[in-house]
Amino acid sequence: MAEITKSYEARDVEQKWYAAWLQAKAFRGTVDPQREPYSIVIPPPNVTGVLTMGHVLNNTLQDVLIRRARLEGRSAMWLPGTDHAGIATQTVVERELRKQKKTRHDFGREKFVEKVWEWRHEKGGIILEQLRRLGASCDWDRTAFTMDPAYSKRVLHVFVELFKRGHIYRGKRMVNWCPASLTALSDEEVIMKPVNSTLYRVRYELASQPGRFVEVKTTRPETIPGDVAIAVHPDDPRFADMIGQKVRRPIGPAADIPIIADSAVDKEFGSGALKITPAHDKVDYEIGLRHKLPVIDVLEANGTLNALAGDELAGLDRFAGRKKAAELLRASGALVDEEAYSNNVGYSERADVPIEPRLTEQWWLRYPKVEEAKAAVRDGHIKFHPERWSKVYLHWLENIQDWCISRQLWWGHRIPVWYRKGADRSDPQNWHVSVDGPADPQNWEQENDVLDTWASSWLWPFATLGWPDEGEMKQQGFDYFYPTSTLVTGPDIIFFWVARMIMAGLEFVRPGEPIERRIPFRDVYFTGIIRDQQGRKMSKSLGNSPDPLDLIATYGADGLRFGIVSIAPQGQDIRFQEDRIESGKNFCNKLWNACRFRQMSGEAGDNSTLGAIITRLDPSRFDGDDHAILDRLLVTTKEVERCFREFEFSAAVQALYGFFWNDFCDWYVEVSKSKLQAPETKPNCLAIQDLVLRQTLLLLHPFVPFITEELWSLLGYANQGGFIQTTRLETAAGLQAALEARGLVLDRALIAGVESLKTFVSQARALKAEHNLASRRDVQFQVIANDAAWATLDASTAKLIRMVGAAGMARRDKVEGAPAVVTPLGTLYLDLASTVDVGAEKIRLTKELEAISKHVAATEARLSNEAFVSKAPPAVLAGARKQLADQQAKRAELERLLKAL
RNA sequence: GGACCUUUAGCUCAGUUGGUUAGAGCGUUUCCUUGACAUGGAAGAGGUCACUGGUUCGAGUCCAGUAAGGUCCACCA
Repeated sequence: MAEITKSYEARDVEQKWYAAWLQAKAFRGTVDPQREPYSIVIPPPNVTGVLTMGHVLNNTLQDVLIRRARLEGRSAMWLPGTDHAGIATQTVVERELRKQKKTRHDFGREKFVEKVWEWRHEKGGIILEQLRRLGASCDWDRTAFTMDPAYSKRVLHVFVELFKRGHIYRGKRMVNWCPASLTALSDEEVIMKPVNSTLYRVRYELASQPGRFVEVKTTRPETIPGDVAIAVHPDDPRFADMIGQKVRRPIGPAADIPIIADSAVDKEFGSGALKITPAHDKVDYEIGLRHKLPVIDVLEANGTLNALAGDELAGLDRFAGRKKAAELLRASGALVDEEAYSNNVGYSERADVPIEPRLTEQWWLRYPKVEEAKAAVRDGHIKFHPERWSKVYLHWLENIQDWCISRQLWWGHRIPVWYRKGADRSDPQNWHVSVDGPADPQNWEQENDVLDTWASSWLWPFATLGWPDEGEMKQQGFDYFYPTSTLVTGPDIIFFWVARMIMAGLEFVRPGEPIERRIPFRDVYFTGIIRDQQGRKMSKSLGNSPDPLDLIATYGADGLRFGIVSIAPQGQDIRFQEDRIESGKNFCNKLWNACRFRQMSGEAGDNSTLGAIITRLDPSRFDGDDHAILDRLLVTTKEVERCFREFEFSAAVQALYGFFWNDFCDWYVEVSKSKLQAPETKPNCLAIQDLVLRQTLLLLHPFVPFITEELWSLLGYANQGGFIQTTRLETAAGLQAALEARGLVLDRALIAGVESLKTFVSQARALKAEHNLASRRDVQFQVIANDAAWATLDASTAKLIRMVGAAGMARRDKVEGAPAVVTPLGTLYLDLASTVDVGAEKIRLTKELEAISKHVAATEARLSNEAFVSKAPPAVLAGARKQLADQQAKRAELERLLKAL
């Protein structure tokens, strides 16, 4: 067996094992009726994406769940893939074309889409490679892509089905238009931002009463040429006599427009009068409909003003047009006033430009299964972690609006609707809707629009498993793996993706069957958002995100994984600190070296199975430390089990960290050093170490897969070359039963004794340090102890002397003039050859006496409170009494010591 | 306007159903290159648990309110 080197070198180990895992097809998710299934579908990253810290967290957690499921003996399947990301990808390719001074229109639709495919084959999906570096144990043979021919067909199938079921319609309505990407967007793709703008006060002259004006306030004077009315509230006395009259449009083509009354106008806001521009505002559009007003669209798709805006404005960009319009108003005297103003403006999430409300023909979806989607979460068929996100989810579903699913892009799933050539497109009689298209294509023209990207990814949990093709479903194990077990994602896509997947699953999967068979997943774990030190969201544009690959190079994939999980408590945003990643690396090194110590301590016994190790235990040689470490091992195993049940990953990591570093390395390994000296205790001690290390490696493996696989092999746990990940992890209950079968019942009293010994050692070390003897190993200790305490101490003298760093420890009836400390196992004296600094010693003891006296007083006060004594539970009461007795004894001893000085 | 979250050590955070002297990591101070590990060991310093009130024998923990910071939804020109 290879020797364990002095420090852990992650790079080679990671490459070696990842290749070995792939080679062995260790990540393959197979249908196995003998085992419980466990499945996760990856939230497909954009095909243009590169690994961010958010991906690191998200995918580490998925890998943790998947690997843990494997260890628990389930058949685990993690399905990877990417999303074609319509706008994002098209933009990337267009940007490349622009470098060659070309646009997509120079190529035409077909050629351009070919270009995107070329890009995707060359540069797309880098992120999947990067996930391998992180150790992700995806079933790569199942890698899916939302534009794969098979997947695309499923997307179109869903469109056709929803159309047939009456959920999809075409209509001319106000949409959020992105003048940069030249496409409609869904409401979810618009983000509101506060903007510093100008509020212009503009007066409109009454046509019939020159010299009389109506004033309105607007932030968008460039749309005045599109005004078709002025609206006031019907009950507003200021305007009562004006309703029905006409005013002159102050700029743009000359026209007289009516003053109308509509209760949508807020009397309190601005001047109380509202200019109505139906083409460029949602509320105005609705008012326009009610009053049968014409629509004058003064903007081109790209946001420049058109001829309808009048000669002076035509051709200008909307922002330049705004300035120009203000100038024109000022020149004509129509601009009464302008003031600085802060208002909220909708921005395109992707292109980061203000969106325009725009009247266009689009395809809309009336969401299916809305009520059932609510019930699925409300009734607990799907559980959200943390639970509070279910409120956000339900609130959105309560107020759900139809989904604009068409996009004016070329990269995406082209909507499977054909229009009869030359016929009226608004008449559904002239439509052909099918996956494969009409039989006589020469007579038809296909719809130009493609589907919103989310209108393909909402099918992810079942379309990736072969749905609806029965043969494919069988091959992919649909019946076995659906519903998937857990979804790990960010709360920022709860509407975009999570809610929609639930509705899609309920609508399409296993119709007629109970809800729990149709939902796409049972648990949803929402990660926090990773922020930088200043609390800002990490983003590419801010450049405040470290490159995960650099972190892997510096700290190892395991270090990064361990670190990121440890700082990600459930449901809270995460403030990223690189030093936590460093401590992840340090932990790996600690693990490595503890195993190295084990290897150097003696020949490996039979480590091939848990049973073999347990057989090597010798109950007759067990002392308190042995009982205590196994107890802590069981407690930790149990705690990790709880953490997985409750999705508390950082708590699991912390429990393992504390157990391994403090309980095992700092205490057990140290006491082992004397046990290993003695031939009669050595074999049992080694067996215990083997047992603890084995279980610890298994518990840690989901978090730090590479190093644990390496150590598993180096310490001889790999039975016939098997991987750690194909080993069955024993539960706390199972492990305890196995120990008991070997005659090992953990002894509570002995375990409690170890706690006293730990305190004793700590106090003894402190005593040495107080007297500047921390590094001396030749000091002598004396102790005054009762028989019981001395028995505990005497049984462990060799260990204690080693732990404390002393030459010896003797029992005495009386000691004088030496510095002392009161421990749970008696009063410990430091035997100083030189004279003691009595003054310093007095100060130290006095300080301690003061502290203990305070506690005594507090405990006495509690116990003298009649209400406490009569109402507190007996256990609490007894605890308080015991505490008081201990405190009083300690105080008395301190007083005695002080007196002696 | 509506909803939610956060506030505990210098920093980042734990703190399960209320119950001993409120914890961890990092940082910091002192000592230690002793045969697993200096990516380490030992000992220490550091907290009126944001504030006010209430419930209770007992509150960091439960309730009400206040303040500050953050997130989401809606949005009035």
